[in-house]
Amino acid sequence: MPLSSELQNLVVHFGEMGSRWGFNRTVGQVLALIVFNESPLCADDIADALKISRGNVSMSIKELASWQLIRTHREMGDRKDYYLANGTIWQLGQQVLAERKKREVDPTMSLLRNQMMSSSDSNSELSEHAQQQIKEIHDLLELFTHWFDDVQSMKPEHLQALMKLGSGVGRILEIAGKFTRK
Amino acid sequence: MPLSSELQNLVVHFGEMGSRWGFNRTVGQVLALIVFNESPLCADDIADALKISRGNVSMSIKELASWQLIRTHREMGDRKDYYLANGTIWQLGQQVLAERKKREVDPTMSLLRNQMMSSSDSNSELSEHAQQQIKEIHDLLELFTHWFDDVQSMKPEHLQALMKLGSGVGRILEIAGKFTRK
DNA sequence: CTGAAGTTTCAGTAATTTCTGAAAGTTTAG
DNA sequence: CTAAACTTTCAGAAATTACTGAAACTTCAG
Repeated sequence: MPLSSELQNLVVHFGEMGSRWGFNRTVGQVLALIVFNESPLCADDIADALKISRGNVSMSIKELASWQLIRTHREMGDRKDYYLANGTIWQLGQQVLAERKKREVDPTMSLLRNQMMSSSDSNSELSEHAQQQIKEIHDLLELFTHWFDDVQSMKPEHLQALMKLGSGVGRILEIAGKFTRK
Repeated sequence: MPLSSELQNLVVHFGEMGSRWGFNRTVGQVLALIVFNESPLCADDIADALKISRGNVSMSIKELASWQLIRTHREMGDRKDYYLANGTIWQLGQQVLAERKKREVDPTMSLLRNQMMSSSDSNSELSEHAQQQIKEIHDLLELFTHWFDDVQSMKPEHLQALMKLGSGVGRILEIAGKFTRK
């Protein structure tokens, strides 16, 4: 059966955004389909609903699994794999951020660290300015990384509460200063 | 003159990462070149250093300008445009995040809000579960958006201090609870 | 106004990414 | 072990994205 037009809208949108979120159109569409369907879908359901080839479904599923966004469910007495969102929306969001950090931040951190190593003891081909910029990018990414790891380890409800503090966060900081200084 | 091999490395890396950061290879390379050069570069310098066409430089510059990552400097008695990083590394980072939020989050927020509107008064084609998921994605993005706006408005040194609190952020939250509750 | 020095645009081409579908692989009931 | 039911792989085709370079455009000195 074809998708309802409202669901169709969502699926198309997730497809368009897919590439901006780090995967491709089809992967985005498959994700939408799985997230908005309460009951698990099998590969043929997906190929059917999105009018794409069976092979493409397999690739997309593999990609979503590598992001840990879906998990497999098996019915007894049925050989098919059925796919399902791997957790709550909050958990899926966390997962996407974690994966993107791994792909977008970590490689650069590692390159910059190496660069700083190799040009510290001896003299570098790079200008003072370039070395300074490298250090600043590195420090920024390192700060971000530590903060991110902390935040990932917080209980969702605490994190949520913290974010809701909103602009109050500035005031809190002042108070916090009294506890952490010296 | 050709790039030093150390600078070459950085430029190539920024090129590779470019597409993950929301632009393309060449734009990433041009950005690296500009960020690591203290003195402003003209379009020909860039075409020359990266061995790309003049037209491509023009496109890439335009893209970087649209992200507000570079600015133009004009020498007197010289018709050329010279390009320069538009601020500190910290500011460039903020700028990239702001622009990405605009491209990656805002369109979805807006779609989901509309969807929730149109299916609230009358009955929707969507399942209860789908409607619930939509609400949860919407609320998550809204929370993120408010938090992001707050954080963007903080002075860099305050934000930096806050991030440095690191795992202490959990403890701070407990304390904060006493001030904001009721 | 003219033309030299520069920038931008864009049609066509090149490079890259994604998709298909048939073949190969895997699993399991009998 | 066999074959049916299903999944995965991957070479080539299709679609998309990026790049070139020549022509059009802009600016400004004289």
